[in-house]
Amino acid sequence: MLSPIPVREIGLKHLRQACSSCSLRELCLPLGLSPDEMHAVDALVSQGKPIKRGEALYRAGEPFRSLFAVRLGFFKTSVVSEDGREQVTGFHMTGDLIGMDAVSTDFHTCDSIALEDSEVCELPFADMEELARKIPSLQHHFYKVMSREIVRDHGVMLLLGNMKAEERIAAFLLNLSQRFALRGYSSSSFHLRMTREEIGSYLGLKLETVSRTLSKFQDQGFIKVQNRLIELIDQDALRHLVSNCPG
Amino acid sequence: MLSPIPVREIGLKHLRQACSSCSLRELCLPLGLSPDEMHAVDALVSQGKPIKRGEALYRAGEPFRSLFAVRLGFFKTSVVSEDGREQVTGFHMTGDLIGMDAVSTDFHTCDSIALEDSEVCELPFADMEELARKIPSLQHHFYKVMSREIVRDHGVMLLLGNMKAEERIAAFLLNLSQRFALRGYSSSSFHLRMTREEIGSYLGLKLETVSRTLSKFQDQGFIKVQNRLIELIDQDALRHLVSNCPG
DNA sequence: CGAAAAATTGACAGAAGTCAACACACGTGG
DNA sequence: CCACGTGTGTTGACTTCTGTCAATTTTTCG
Repeated sequence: MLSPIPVREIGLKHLRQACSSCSLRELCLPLGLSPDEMHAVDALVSQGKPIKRGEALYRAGEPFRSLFAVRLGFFKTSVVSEDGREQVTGFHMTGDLIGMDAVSTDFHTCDSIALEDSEVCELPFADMEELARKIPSLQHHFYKVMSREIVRDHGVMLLLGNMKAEERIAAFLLNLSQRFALRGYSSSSFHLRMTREEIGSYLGLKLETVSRTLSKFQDQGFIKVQNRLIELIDQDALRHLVSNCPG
Repeated sequence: MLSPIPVREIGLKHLRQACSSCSLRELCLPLGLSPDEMHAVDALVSQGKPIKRGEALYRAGEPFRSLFAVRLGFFKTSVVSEDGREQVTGFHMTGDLIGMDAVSTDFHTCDSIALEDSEVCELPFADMEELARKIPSLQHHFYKVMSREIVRDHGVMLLLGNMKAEERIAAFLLNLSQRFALRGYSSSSFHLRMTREEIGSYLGLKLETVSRTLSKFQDQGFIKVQNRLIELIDQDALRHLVSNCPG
């Protein structure tokens, strides 16, 4: 089947080994850093900055200084065209690294908004770059993380370019499910942090279509919807939807 | 107006100063490298490998060793889902750097096909990474190039998620025009290297829709179409189309 | 508790996809 | 060099999906 929107997370397989307060620890653990190197990384990283629900972590046009690792919470990132159309480019949860688009111009190119009360670690990029020169695996890791973001975006392009509404929604739910599972949460029952409109913006659909499709899935017995609480009843049915588009 | 699909090119503003045989020169010139550093970079780079029209530079699943700089010609990159749907993720011309998606997994994640007889320079990534550790500006440059790819992809997501057929085609034509102009070619008259189907795949449209829309633009006097030869008659009209979507 | 935001649902309209027929162009080989 | 065949492009008629508009309900939060 079509892998539903590649996962972009950072330490990924290692997230569950989370040991310290900062998600940077997860970022570095799998790198096999020495204690000294770990300290060097830690020293650069702020220890958790709270962002309230609805607040912006950064906005398009602001000067870029740092990447951010989501330590806790949930974010959306979105670009807005000059004529005012918004496109949600991603949803980000614990362990995700965001802001990499800004490296290209030294200005942020999208808005990053907390969808629930959250906490982030700040990674001053210039410092990280310098440190990366001394720690090859760190340098490589950053290349990988950015590359993973590119791969993920290609997955979204595939979704937007080729799938119809039902397939998009199914892929979206499966992707969320998978990402929650990676973090040790239930993969079959979770809370959507975003509105139907934000889902629609991400998937290239109108909010009514999102709502209708969720209702339809519920009628078919694939899922149970209670406002933002989603329960996946028949994941295989969803998977079948995604992989089976009579192209 | 909505910037029509961000440009991803490399040295870009500097392409016209092209001085040597290899597009890597352009890549490095703007970095202010010393002659020694330039030599170090040049030493890593193969001096031009020809790829015939229709041939693959690499294919999804192949192990990753190198990035490629297009020295001459035209490529498309595309991902294919497991159920066989193809999504063209980009068109690449002289000076573009491709293959960055592969860094994430050490395997290529997309196919790269030459749409005309082409020539590429090969950049062994491990070597470049090592050199980047010694030349900070080179390291930073690679981060920038990858970031630019992310920004470009976000632009495509905006296009796929928010625009209708006419807007997509208009944005596409303007983007091509701009990229040809950057390379010193005519911005008002150019040859499409790709089929209607490939354009459609990139823009999330069917080939019939592409064809129809081009015909319509011609009827309206915006462009002149002669098979793959495109002449932009009224760029402002196209720009107006892109920026003016009654959202 | 009440106002504002979010979600659901229905009826209808419009854009793009599908299917099909045909025209054209290119390049391959006679 | 021309002829032919395949791949590419155009156009029309029709269908389908999603968007639009609107009314109503539900939820959230001050």
